[in-house]
Amino acid sequence: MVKITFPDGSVKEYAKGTTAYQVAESISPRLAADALAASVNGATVDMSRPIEEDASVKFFKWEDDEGKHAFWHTSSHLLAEALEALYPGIKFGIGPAIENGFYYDVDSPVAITEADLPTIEQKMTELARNKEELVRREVPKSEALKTFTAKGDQYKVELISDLEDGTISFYTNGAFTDLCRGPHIPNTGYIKAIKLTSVAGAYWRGDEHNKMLTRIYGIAFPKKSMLDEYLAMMEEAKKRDHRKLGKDLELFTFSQRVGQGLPLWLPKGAALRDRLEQFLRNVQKQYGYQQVITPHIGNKELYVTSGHYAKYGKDSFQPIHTPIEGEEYLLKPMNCPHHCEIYRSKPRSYKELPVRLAEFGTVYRYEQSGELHGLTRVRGFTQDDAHLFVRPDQLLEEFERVIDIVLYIFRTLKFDSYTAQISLRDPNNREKYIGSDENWEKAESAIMQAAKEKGLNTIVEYGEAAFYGPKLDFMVKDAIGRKWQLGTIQVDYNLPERFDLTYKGADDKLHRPIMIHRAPFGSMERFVAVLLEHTGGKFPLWLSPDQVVVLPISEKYNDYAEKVVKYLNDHDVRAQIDDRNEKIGRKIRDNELKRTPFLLIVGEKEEADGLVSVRAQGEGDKGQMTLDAFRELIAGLVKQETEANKLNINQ
RNA sequence: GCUGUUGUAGCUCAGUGGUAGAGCACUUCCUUGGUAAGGAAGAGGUCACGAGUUCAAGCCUCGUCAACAGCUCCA
Repeated sequence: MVKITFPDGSVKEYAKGTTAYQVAESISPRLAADALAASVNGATVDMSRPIEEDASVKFFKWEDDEGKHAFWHTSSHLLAEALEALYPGIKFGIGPAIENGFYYDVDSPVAITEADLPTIEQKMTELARNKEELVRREVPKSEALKTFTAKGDQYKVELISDLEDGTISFYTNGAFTDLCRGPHIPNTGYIKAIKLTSVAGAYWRGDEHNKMLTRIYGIAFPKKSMLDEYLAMMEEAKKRDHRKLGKDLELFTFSQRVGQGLPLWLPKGAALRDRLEQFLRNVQKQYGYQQVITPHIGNKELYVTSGHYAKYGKDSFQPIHTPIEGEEYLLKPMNCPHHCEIYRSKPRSYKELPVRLAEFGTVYRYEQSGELHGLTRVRGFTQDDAHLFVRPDQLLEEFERVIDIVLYIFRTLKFDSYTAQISLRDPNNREKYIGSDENWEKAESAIMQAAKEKGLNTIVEYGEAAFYGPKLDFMVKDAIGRKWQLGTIQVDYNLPERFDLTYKGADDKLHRPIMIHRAPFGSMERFVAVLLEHTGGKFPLWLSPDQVVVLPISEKYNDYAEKVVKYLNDHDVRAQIDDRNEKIGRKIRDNELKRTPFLLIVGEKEEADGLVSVRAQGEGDKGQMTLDAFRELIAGLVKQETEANKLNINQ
């Protein structure tokens, strides 16, 4: 007998070798039907796995990540089975479950395109109806190699060769057998709704020097209604895409004639961006930052000194040649070297540190064409950059103050679902980085400590550091779940050395400052993109390009409407008139669609009594009030949105 | 950069080899209205660009550019 402990602490005895499924069945048939995988002593296993020793057992259903994972993993095997049936001679790479669904990488003798997906889906559905069991089998490595060598699947052979010696597990569903660790759901009959979503290229083992395989993405559900719900959700997400909203709301555009990845900010977008810049400028002023301005180009030697040229020279924009032999300039790909030179412009004393130099600095980077994406990845963008030059004893506090700024911004804009990621060196590939081990270790521990003291919930990623130092990044997801880095804070011991930056200490000797690079928004472009997707274009009042649009009932009331607009503009409210020759219903509709926060309707009644009829975006008619009362309402809301801070960030 | 898909009016899109279409937006006129689309008329296109096939190309072929999805990259 074995003793099995359940999550609620209860313990039951079963015969040795009882499967997880049988255990679930003994509790309730319902649980046995719903359980997709089990956890036995912490390891996630198939429901068919016999339990051979005392164990704590937990069951995973669809609602659990582990359950979904097993479900989609099995779905990918089902996909493979269908593909093998439809495309004889097809070879398989890897086929894992992912955050939303699954994929399989294949090397097909004939090209597979999106047009083929419905046929494959159909085949999968047929196979799923057979309720094929996922049968696990363990074989020695040598036998596994033999099997796949005979089949001629070099990708699987390569994968097996890289595994440690010992036994290897296979799973078979129907006619398809795959190398796989598992776990899987009991049989393919659980899979009731399948949608293959896209087909794309993916390099074998993620290496661009390898062959490109065809990756087929899909998603599957245990109920048809869940698939419909998912597809509807994806449709909704597309409506929040910042590229669509940017066009609809006339915020920004691109021109092929200007060039790829070079955004053009339209008046409303520029106004929005300007307000965000003003907001941050005010916050930074409170935190002791000084604004500086530097040119858009820099002598190539500047980047040779900084080390950027050696690292990124070929990816930077082509040099700008001058009439003087050998003199070259580059469009600046970052602001730090310029700021280092500002620091160097005079001798510094320990008393004046930290020196905090801030600039909305526009930089240019030659990103690969396939990487460009709306405003989130562009070739010319403006960083809300600052470089802090600090004494070693100030590093921790200053770093924490930067975290405060980032969190203040996120709070103000209601970004509550960010991830704080600590990016450290890749321990296996240290030659990618510059600077001494000692300095790296100091920088890395400073970041860890600051994040801990600020109570950030962090994840650590190795190999994601910048080449000159570790960083703390704030990541936010976009409408369709892609992750983007927004705020970034980086500790740098290297540039101060390369630029020979010093300050005079109390001991009358020269010391080396430490640099902190930081950009709370990341870049204005990416931040506006993510803000758009988070708000669906419904910006908080203090950011809205037009806070109020005044709608006269007919042309007879245009004069009164103009007066209202002027009054509001004179009182720091951004208002406009919509005096088109249209009926009021039409004006309301159009302005609601533009996400205008407040609409004021004025006609005979309002003009006679000096009132306005108020409509709040998405909330409909709020009744009449005096102009003064409305102005105070706006001021109150703006104050509330910005946490009633001392800054007047509305204007 | 790589693989695949796409490119027709300002926007969203239809158009399978025979003289370029719709809705919205735009212009003019009518209408002067009370809380999410009033009516009529008009203007607007080198069908991304360049070659080729054909009596004939928006449509077929090749190349270039750009966009989209994914991969790779991201100071």
